[in-house]
Amino acid sequence: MGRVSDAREKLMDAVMELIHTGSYGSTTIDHICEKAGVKKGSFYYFFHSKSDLAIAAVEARFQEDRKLADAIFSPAIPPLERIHGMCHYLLERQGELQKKHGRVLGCPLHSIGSEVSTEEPELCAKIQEIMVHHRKYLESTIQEAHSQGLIHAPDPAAKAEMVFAYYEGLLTHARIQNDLSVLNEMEEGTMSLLGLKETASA
Amino acid sequence: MGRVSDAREKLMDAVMELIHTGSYGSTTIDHICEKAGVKKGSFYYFFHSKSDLAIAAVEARFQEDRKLADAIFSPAIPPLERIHGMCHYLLERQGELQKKHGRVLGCPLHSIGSEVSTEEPELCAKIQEIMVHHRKYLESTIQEAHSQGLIHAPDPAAKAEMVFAYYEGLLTHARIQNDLSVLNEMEEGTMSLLGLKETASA
DNA sequence: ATAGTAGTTGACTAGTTAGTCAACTTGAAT
DNA sequence: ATTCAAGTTGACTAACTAGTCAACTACTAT
Repeated sequence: MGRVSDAREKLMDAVMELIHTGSYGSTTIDHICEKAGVKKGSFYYFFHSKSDLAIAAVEARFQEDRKLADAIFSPAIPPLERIHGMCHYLLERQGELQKKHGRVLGCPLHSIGSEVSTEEPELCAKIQEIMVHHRKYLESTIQEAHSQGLIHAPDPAAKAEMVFAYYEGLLTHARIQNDLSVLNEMEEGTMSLLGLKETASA
Repeated sequence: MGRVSDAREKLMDAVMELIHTGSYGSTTIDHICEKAGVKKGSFYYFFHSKSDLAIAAVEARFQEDRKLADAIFSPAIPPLERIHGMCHYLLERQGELQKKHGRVLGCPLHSIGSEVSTEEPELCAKIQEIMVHHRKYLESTIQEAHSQGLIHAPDPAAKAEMVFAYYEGLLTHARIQNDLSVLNEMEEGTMSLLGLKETASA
């Protein structure tokens, strides 16, 4: 019953792109509406505020990405290969974004999180929640690699946090430097952090 | 000759604190002036824009920090101890900031850099310039540690970039999570990345 | 003491921003 | 075909924002 609409989705897409290619602070509701092709009255019909929209958009993006993450971190794949797959995926995706937007953009979660952490507690909480999820993929992979004797990681949660922070840094760094090649060290750095036990691998 | 003033310095202090405790985007010229106790006319007497002020402020902060960095990374100190000293200093400073502002703030360079990278090219260039300087401290330390056979780092510049990205991530992470304990792993993580050759150290 | 330089002030404009609302349109169920 | 829920619209306000400027004040070198 009633009229149908994809304005909600259009607004979520618009806010993600504007924040990612610019910043949260410089993204105004007017800009979002213009980009989405939606009038402001409709914006306020669906959302209370920019932060409310951002929370919904970030959550929606997370739900989409979930399937992909489940595939990359599939238990059917050996643990160290999962990490390789993830590094490969991250590099590929950042390359696509660079092609599309003419510049390296990094991970939106980290950019937004850092920017709004002191000002938008609810949005920041949502981002933290998603990050915990992401970290769990790493943690279970590390745990498995450890119990298979591939790496030395008696505390997988701690190692996961370490590796996650490292990725956060690399992606932020790539964004600031506008340089994809920053990410090339990712897999090597991960292995250093994980304490890879060098076996016959050359 | 003429009237004397410390408005320039007050404005630089104010903008640094506002950006660090909030964000670049949400910091307005009016807020800066209010915090500095300076009228807007005076602001425009000294600076062209917010970005102009931020560039000057970031540069001034860097010049101040330089002496401290020179002390921490003194060639008179053994290389791995320099890294220990730096980790110790970072932790201490973040603790002070937390006490003062009631929350973990992370490193302003990374926060600002990530936020403005697509929007304020000059400010971003200044930040990159300063980061290159910081990375050099790490690089020379790593180079020295390598030639002393303490670590395996045949390419000190690459290792320095890796460790630097790791710090970037840790500090961003600590800010987002508002949790100092995130930084506790810093030294251990550094040593993993550096490929520390485990000697008689327990 | 005074002239000139360096810095200050408050009142101003014009544009942008978030947020509101009553009238309107669309679709589907009856 | 009518009704009504769901969604749209554009015109509106009030607050905030960057940026300007002419008159003013404080200092200091002569």
